[in-house]
Amino acid sequence: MLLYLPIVTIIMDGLYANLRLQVNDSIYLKNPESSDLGQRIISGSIELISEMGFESFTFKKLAKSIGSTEASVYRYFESKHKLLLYLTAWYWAWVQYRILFATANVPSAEERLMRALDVALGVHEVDIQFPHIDEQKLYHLVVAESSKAYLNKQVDEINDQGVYTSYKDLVELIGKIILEIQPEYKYPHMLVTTVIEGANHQHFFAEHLPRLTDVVCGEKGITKYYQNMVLTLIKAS
Amino acid sequence: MLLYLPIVTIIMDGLYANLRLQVNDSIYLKNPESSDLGQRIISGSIELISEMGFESFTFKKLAKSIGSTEASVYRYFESKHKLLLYLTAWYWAWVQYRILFATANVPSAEERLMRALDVALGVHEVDIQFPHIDEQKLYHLVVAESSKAYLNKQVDEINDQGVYTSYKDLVELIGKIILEIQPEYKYPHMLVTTVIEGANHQHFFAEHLPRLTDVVCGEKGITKYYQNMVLTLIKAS
DNA sequence: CAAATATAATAGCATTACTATCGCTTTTGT
DNA sequence: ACAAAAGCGATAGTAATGCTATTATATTTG
Repeated sequence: MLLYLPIVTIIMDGLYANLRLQVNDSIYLKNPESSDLGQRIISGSIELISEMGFESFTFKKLAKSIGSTEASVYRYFESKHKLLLYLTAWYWAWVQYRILFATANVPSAEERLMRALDVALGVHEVDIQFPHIDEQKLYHLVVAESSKAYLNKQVDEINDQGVYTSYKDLVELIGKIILEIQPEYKYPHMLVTTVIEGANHQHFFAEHLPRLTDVVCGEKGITKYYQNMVLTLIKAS
Repeated sequence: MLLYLPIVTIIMDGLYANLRLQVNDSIYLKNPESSDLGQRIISGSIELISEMGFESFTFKKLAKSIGSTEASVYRYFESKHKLLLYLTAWYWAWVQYRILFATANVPSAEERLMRALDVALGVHEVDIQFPHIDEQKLYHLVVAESSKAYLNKQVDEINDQGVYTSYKDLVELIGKIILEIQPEYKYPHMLVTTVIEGANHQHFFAEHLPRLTDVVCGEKGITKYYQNMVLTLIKAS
């Protein structure tokens, strides 16, 4: 962290603090960032869930893999569903932070939109700021499991606690850039969620159900497809 | 059934048989259409899952609600996940059948595309042909639970057994109409899955997470949005 | 250095997701 | 018409899951 130039450090520290706050504290019983065990719970769960899937994942297996006990994990998260909520909320807060950083001081709204989508639509490098988090595996987890964070019967309760705020804020952020380019566009939220969820699905389909997608070139092919989609739609309106 | 004109009856009988065949027989141990208990399993599970969510749903609760036993239900489906696969496969086969019917003898490809999307993007009336199935509740179930049918670690195995064929065929069918209108369009499958999954999500968001969507007018508002999206994109290419 | 806090270790419990067995009834092939 | 087969309900049982409780031992903090 000390290697960065002052201005960068200041911006990053500010956002880093914000990023922590973004992960709503009603998700956890004890903040996993606050201890070594907590950080092992996060890194271990990313590893295990992305490897074996959320259904097969249990706190007992997690505890074993990080050399702790089931009861200790329960002191941080009251259920494995809450832990999934934490991981996805963290991911969207992280994406939002990177978008703010990638679009700062860029005057063209269209350029900012393309950069925001580039970050929001997947395929990430590692972020040295968070050594306990493997961003590649976390993205893989988000693709396969994140919809289970809201596709359940407790969604309204959880929503009332503000747990989905980091995702909503991200959608809002990108939606606002769209409105800068085309203030007449009526459906910015629908468009943003359609392309974010769409990109997730296409990544999954490309790996498992190729007949549901099309061959696109390069690892950013899906991103390019949806960037083009957004531009075409807002300009046609 | 006897009330229909001969030509209609012939077409429907043919498609009805096809529709049964579409639900891949490796999904079930015993065909639920073949007995009264089987049909009660289907109608009871649609009722229960859409009411309490897939996670809370158990074969024990289902058995109780239809006046049977857990062991008897297991004679039809080897797991609750297989039952979910059956319900979603049935749904997509039903959508495909209705698209074939709605687009038959319509010369304009654009008109056929709009009709196909109108059927594929949700909001359905009852279909008197299937008295044991409440199509409204089934659609509600598909919106909230269908992605769990493929978002799991067994997806490749299940896919090898051909279980997702009815969804793939539906995507293929609509994709082909797109190519009739615009043979140059490179990504018909991506576009079709994007709008189908997108419409599902928007229906869910409208009910539970309104900040992730936009106010659209009328019960077909979401459908109209995506119909317009598809037309705009294929014409812009 | 005492008090508070964090963690590990163990036990326990209700529920879930199945499997197995048995006997009664209905269907089916001949 | 009748035996064989299949379908179903009833009951029991099992390993795993999701979670709670208790106690003892470290570790941190005031």
